[in-house]
Amino acid sequence: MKSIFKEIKRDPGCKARLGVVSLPHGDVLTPAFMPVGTNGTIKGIYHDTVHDMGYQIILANTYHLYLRPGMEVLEKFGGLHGFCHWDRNILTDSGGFQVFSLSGLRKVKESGVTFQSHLDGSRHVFTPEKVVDIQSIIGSDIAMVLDVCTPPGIGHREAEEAWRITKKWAERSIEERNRLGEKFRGNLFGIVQGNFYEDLRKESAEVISSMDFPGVAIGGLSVGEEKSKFCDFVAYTAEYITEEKPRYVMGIGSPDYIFECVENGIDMFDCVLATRMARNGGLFTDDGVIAIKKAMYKFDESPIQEGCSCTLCREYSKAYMHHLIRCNEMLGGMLATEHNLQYLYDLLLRIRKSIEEGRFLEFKKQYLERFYANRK
RNA sequence: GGAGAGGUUCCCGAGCGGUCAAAGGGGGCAGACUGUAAAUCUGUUGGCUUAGCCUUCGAAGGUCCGAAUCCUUCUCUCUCCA
Repeated sequence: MKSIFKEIKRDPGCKARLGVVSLPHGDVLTPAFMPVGTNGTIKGIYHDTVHDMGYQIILANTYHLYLRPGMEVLEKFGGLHGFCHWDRNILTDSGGFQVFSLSGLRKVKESGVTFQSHLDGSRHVFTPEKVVDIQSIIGSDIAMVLDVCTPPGIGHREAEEAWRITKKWAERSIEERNRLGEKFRGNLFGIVQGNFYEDLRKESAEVISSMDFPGVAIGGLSVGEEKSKFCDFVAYTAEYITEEKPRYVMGIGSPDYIFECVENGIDMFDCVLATRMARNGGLFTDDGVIAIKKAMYKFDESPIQEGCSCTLCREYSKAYMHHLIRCNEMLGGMLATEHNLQYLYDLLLRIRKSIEEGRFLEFKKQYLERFYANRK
């Protein structure tokens, strides 16, 4: 298999590295943050704006698109790119996370997962093969295998069983991809599981690394565990993943978590946090997250983040933003979304620059000191 | 001038003799949000020396063991008729 990843430079102080992931819709410079557009749209912002910021890849979701608009529509439009008019890369999550988060509505067996639609309660079955097929129709540049994500606190036996199924599913996913041959144009990534058990994580990381996947994701983290546990397991798991392939931690996106991942040689991550928080009035700044709803901003004339190039920071005050969010005005959520995505894009630029200059750890320390300074 | 309806905690609004410091909204305050069932959710919202006590349901009196709830007077608002 031809490698899609090229490492460009490594920081001398840690495992942080610069790289390029080459995909059907263009190159992605890493480390990279990927905004989440579950339904084929990143909530509250135009594709053009995301494009112009510089994002080279966004997410969409197999589970959601399969339920709505459905495969017939996507087939008619030749895939999601043609349907939603995003001309860069799309990574689709497999539905593995929905299997986890919709836990009340599903049943996992080795053959596949049966679940009820959160929309109308209708019953559906996802098998690893079917999920590869669906993502092939979606036209994903990166497709994810179906996996079994588990919460912290479960026993070793249960975690082992989830990993056993995940491994089986990974094998079946590869077979299905190979069976599709030329029809499958994306890149199928494997997912490491193993819950919070070192032996399982190690085995999972090694096994998934060695399989015929062009990229490896770390799943099953950021599922409700303590931050220290997250940090431990990112570091531990990354240790056993090949350096030849892009490494992707699924589901993280606050600045502090991003730093942890990058430090451990992670190349990609995605998260709803930036966009969801934005809609709820949470704004990223160098001084931590601002809850713009708070009364203290009522008369504040200053911009959210000095130097930020987003519309909000260029044109409006904290007081105006405070007002918009309080009134539940759509523009509030939109401006906040743009801001948070711009902020993260810029943060990743700064991170890449610091690696380029061989001072990632120094940058991390300095950044986080200020980020945490205003926390109560 | 006549007839009727009504004044409830920041606002709207339920309650119509004890289980009422008083449902439910809204607003306010605080918190959460990390492979999106989220423009969402949670807590809190009279005071105090807080397992209790005090003040509160337009005002003042009264009935009752006990009243936001019943009676009397006053006052204010709204609707209809002249």
